[in-house]
Amino acid sequence: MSSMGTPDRPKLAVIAGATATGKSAAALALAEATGGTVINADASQLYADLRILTARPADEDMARAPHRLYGVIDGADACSAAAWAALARAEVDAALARGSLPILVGGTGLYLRTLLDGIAAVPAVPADTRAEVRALDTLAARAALETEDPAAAMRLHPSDRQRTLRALEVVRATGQLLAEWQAGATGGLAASHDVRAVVLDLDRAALVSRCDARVDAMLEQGALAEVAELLARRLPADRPVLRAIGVPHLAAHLAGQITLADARDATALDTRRYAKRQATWWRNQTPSWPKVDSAHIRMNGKMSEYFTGLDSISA
RNA sequence: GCCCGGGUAGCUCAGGGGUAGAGCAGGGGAUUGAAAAUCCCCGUGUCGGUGGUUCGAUUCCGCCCCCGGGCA
Repeated sequence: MSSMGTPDRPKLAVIAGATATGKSAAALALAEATGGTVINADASQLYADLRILTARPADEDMARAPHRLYGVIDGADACSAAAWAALARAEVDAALARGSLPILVGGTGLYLRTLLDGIAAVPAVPADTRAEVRALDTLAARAALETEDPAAAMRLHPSDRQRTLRALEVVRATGQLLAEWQAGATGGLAASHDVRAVVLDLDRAALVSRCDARVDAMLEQGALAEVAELLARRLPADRPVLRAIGVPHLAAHLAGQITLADARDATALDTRRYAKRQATWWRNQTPSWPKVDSAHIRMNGKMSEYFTGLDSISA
């Protein structure tokens, strides 16, 4: 992670961390200080339909420095780790070509891992195969996996519907086991770039109150109308945008099933749990990424001091 | 003041003479093309206080305190 061993590789900044830790502001500060380009690494912020509910940076902030991959995917479509990584890679290249520091910011650990370390080159699964597999209930999918890919069934928990379906669609679509595909990962930038990553950290109590405050702010800004508009599109139920935090509970409220207060509380709770899962990811999956105290950064505003040497790009 | 209920985990409560258990909250973990997803694991707390009965009390009895409700 030091610049000393890799003086001539293109530099890449990564700002990770749980939701509501202040990543966007930190990224903007770094971009302004270095002439860098902010690139979104947050799965939900990709979707055009949810500007408010996904806490996408405000237009004024996005105008202060180049921002990429925010709201670029229609809610009718589903992104994926590999698809995002391809988009991000193109943005990284484009920024570097302009002599602008790429600053990846986001809370989706799997996306960042895919971009930096690569991913198995599994071919796209045909839509009909995917639909057929997803139509199965969890028990049936599990039973099918046990005969079609027993090894996968053995390492997956029977209730883990999502991974069960994935393993199943891959054998059916490719005739090869998922584990065989996953034996190799390709396309990672870590080997060719000088990656400087940091995890923004915030103590639990502060994080909780920021999460809660943010949910209230979203409601004030019109999150309910945003969800109503999204629902009016009547998208297929498996679209990722429909499970962004807040959508299910606000939809339940719009359907008259729960009060707004309950929807608000449930959304805040989901946000807190999400932050906890993210913290687990950074703690265990990227142990070498230094943690920096978010409160400290907000106080002195100097993001670049954590990325010494990043203002000079070697393209 | 009197009469009924209650006082048990952060919250809501169950239980019952051999020092206690659920849900929720909370914590830990996994994570390879839906990841803001999907999934796994984790329950010791003066059982309100204090005396007594008992080999043994959170459980039974007395008194006291607190919270509901009712009657004055």
